[in-house]
Amino acid sequence: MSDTKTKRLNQIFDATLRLTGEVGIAGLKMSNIAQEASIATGTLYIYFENKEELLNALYFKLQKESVPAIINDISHLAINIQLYKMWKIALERLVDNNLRIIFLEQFVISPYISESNKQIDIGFKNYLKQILEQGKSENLIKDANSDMLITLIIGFVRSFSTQIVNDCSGQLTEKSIDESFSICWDAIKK
Amino acid sequence: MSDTKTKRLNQIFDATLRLTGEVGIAGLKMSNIAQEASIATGTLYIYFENKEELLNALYFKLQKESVPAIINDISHLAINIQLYKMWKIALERLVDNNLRIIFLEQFVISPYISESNKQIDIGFKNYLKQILEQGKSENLIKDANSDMLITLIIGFVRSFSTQIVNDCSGQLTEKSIDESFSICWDAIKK
DNA sequence: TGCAACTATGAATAAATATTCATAATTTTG
DNA sequence: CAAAATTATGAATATTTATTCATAGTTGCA
Repeated sequence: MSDTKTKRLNQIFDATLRLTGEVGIAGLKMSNIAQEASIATGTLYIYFENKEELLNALYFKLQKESVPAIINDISHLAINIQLYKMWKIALERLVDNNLRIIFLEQFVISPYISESNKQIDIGFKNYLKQILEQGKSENLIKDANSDMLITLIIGFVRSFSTQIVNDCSGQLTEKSIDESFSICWDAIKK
Repeated sequence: MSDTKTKRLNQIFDATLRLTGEVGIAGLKMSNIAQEASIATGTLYIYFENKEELLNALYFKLQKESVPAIINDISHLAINIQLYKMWKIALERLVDNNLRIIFLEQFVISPYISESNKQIDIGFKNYLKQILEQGKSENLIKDANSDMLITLIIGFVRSFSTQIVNDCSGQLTEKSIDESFSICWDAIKK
């Protein structure tokens, strides 16, 4: 893919994410996306067949970039270190661009999502589950239902990042990463 | 308000919530809402000026029914009991109708929300904050940032209820309420 | 029962929004 | 540099969806 094309696509994707944060997927109009991306409406149709395809392409891209997809192998590390690393990366990425979550959560139950995109959900969950199961077998993690623990972790990381983003003075510092992880760890440790 | 009218309104609101769960606020069409509620499209306009008003009325109703609005005074109880009671009620209501959350979360950033409805957010947060601050002063709660703790609690209760609902075999039992609360309590207790 | 007031219907119309396309600008190629 | 190829434009058109309204059914009341 040519450099210009990649750049243009990102311009469109960024605009779409920003707008989703303002008006939700319900409020997305092709004309607004174009305006936000500083291009003409017609230009959108050079890059995408239609609105549905644009949104599905963005969804696919965000899934491809999800944390498990990009993290290096950490399976040799201690469980709590593995979790800490994931925690940190997830927080950093979400705070860097919290709009991802808004888009992803809304898109999966929107009328736009394609059948093939319904299938892919790389996400945290499977990856986390493995780690937690291992942790349980090593007697480091509470013997509670894994799905419940995963739920706790994901719920917390999402709402914590949202809070950081919404709080004007909010900054993600080493301290707040550590403090939040420590709370999370207290919740799940044996 | 006459009995018939109340019934009809609930019929419309229920249909809207169900549809929101399927297609999000982005996919809501007046014709579909009518169909889902088993009435004619035109009938919707007897009860509501337009789509925007319908959605805002639903939002207002859900806010009015939020946990802090309905819970009896529990301020005389011990902190962990207060929290447990709120936890239980919140879970029960969300599991009973998890669609509330989907609707509320999407609606607040939709193009439909009115200025006056932007103001009301009875929600958990203020109520929880009071309780937590008291708990800190009594040395029962971690001395972490209150907003962070609130975020943890809300994030967990939301995603836990979503999980219960999505898991076909999922049932909210006394055991799972207690188990989930205990995890949460471990996270925030001193 | 018959009349008035209220409620419901859904096809017709209006409004909003997606998409196209003739034209123009820009970039690439020889 | 000129021609060809590519990319961009935004007003015009097509499509979707909200809203209206003439008509019909229902309910309550004398």
